[in-house]
Amino acid sequence: MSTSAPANTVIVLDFETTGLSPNQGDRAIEIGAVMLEKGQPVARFQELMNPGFRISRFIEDYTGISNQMLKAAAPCEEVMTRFYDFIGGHNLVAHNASFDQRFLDAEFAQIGCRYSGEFSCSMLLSRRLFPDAPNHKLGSLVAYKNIANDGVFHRALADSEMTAKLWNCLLEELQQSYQLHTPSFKLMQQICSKSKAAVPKFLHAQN
DNA sequence: TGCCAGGCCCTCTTTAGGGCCTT
Repeated sequence: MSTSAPANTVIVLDFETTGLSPNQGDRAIEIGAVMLEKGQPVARFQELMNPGFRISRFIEDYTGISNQMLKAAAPCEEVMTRFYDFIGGHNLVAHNASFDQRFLDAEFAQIGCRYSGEFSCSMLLSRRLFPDAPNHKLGSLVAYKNIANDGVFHRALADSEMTAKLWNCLLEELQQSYQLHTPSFKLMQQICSKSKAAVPKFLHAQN
């Protein structure tokens, strides 16, 4: 973990994008994020961004974000500059974080920015801490844990809000099942680095 | 012409293959 990242504060983020791979020319079209301080949302960020080309019909249908909406949006570089200021040096959380990290890295590379926080992944943690869930898609986990939601999916702020609530469920699971009352971000990262079978023994050893 | 991501994780594995998850 970055030594400059304040404890107990994380940025839970989610990108909507033109596709799956920035290496194939895909760009971000929306970023949403919730700043959690000791589990409580204290700030939010949501902006559409214009990637400079038309998005596919599939992405329009999948996200509900239209080419018309993006035509009126600020360019990616402008939005990502504001987002860089928003995240500061905080650590970061996303569902299937490797996906969002790739786009964050690619978009920040476009504007010459480098962030100092580290990532943790709510999907990898859920696989280890909620092994009985039917699957580990964000929407399925929201239903499995009875997480309150407004029925909006595949929009950046809505998904980051649900991921933030899932993150709190994961912390609660560590508190209730393993009596770990103040799980650190570092511990969350360590859980991800363990195999599913090794996690219970590892967590019991933390006490 | 046909294909086109990448990392994690499980297993009928490790000299591999395929499903999951994100848009």
